[in-house]
Amino acid sequence: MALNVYNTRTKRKEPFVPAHPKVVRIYTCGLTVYSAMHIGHARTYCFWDVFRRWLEYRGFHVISVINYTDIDDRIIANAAAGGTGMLDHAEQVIASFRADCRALAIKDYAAYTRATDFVAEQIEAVQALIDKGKAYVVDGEVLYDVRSFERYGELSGRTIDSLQEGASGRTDATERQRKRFFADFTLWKPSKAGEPSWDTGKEAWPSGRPGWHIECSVMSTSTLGQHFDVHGGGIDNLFPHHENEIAQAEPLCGHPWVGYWMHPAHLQLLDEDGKPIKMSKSLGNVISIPELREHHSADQIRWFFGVTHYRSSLAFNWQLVSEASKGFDKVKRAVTTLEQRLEQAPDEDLKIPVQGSYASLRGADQAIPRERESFVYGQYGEASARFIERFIAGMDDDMGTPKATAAVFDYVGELFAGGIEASDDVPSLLAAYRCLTRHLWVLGAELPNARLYPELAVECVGGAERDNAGGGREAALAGVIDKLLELRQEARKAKDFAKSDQIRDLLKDAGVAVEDTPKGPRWEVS
RNA sequence: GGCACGGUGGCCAAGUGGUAAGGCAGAGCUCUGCAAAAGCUCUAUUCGCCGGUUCGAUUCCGGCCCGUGCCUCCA
Repeated sequence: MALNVYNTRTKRKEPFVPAHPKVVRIYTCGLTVYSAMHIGHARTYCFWDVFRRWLEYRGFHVISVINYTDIDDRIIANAAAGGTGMLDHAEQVIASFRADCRALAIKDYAAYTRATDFVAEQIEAVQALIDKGKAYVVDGEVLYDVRSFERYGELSGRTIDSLQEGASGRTDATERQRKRFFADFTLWKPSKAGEPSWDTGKEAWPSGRPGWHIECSVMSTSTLGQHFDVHGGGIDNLFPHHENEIAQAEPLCGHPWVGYWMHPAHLQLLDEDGKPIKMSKSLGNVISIPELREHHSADQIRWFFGVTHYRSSLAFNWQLVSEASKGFDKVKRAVTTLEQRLEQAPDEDLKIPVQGSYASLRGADQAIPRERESFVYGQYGEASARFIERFIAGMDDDMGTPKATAAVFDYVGELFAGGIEASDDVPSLLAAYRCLTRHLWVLGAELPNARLYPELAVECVGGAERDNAGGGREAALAGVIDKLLELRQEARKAKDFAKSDQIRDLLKDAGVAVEDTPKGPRWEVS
């Protein structure tokens, strides 16, 4: 078994073989920065993050690039409405995008390219397309001659003849008059008065701004090279954006330009009756990332996304996220339980003896992840081995996160049934803890404790903050809670249940949930 | 009109040519001073409808019905 992914270009699942055996280069179409990202974008970007994490788990080094489209009519319009310039407006949206990504535990990309930083390269590419007879100039505007590209439509599975003019209801009559063919698209166009404009030094098209499609083709090849492994974007980008990108890039870079095209499906907002509704500003139903985070942790949100396969459209309403969150909470309780069982263990016991049992289950070329020997150990070793097998098989099958989450549930059930709540077997507990958190990390749920799993904790987006969070004030509060629980234990011992329940209620009112376990009380902030 | 993708238990959601993962919700039991948590057991003779291929189809093929997306700048 090896990783297989669904390639939109071939409409098949294919073995994933990057151009370089150890390095994967990914370009993702990012945000047009006219307004902040919303849950729909979140679904897409979280998928890319899981994909990247899975590749890293698999031992690849990933170079991922995402772009900001910061030249766009809507940016200009929104900037004007807000009384700022286009670039200032873009700057603000980019800042909120980065904050939102952190809030969702999306790992940093190697590069975030901005269209305005690549204008010179775009001008060069446009000229090259003109020179190759792929583009023509009309009144200072450069248009791509779609009919000159024989493979046009191949990616999205259509033919030029099957396109219906105006079917999207968004065509512009005056633009149509300039085009030789209705599907021709803009590579470069003159700016209107007051809009940002760049000089090209070309006689026929002396100034203006680039079209949308050329931005991505140029940014991707400028950063990742003439050929790279994965090009992705939301399914809405499939046509015309990615089709046009291929039409631009292949005459310049060669065919095939990109190894794998991947397109996550959309998130679909549902109303109270369960009917799909359009998320739009005018309806006032756009859900932002801060709003989402008010109700759910990043881990819960990531889990919710993972339960549905990335190529299926995902229904969203608060009810559905809450149900998924409840499922995740059970998983988290297993992590918390293991953590608490290990809390008292001295540092010298937190080293896992290595044993090669798992390696023997697979061929040497499948020796993944690198830490596997430390996971398959002790009392829960067999359950862990089964879990890892299922998890890998699920993920390898075109990023089957639903299968991976199901494997996690079964594993967690086995750990509880195996008595983790009452166990003092530190090496076994630690191995299970690391096994579980390592795989949850792949799905974007970042739970490792820095003391118990330092190598993984540093991989986490919120790692540094999490480590510091334990100090100072919170530690003091924890001390108070522990003190109250001591009093409660004394009361329980004396069978003064009125008093013990009173303390529990008191803590509950303060947002601290108390549970009694065979090994004493356990609390968590709810 | 064209192209694409879907229709699986109350809800969400995997899946395979050989007899339906997992989660949520629900019921019972165990444990517990109680609660919570956890565990165990139960909950689709059935996978939109109709044909066909097959020893056998939810899974392959054909038709139909329903839904969604796209067909020039929405992740």
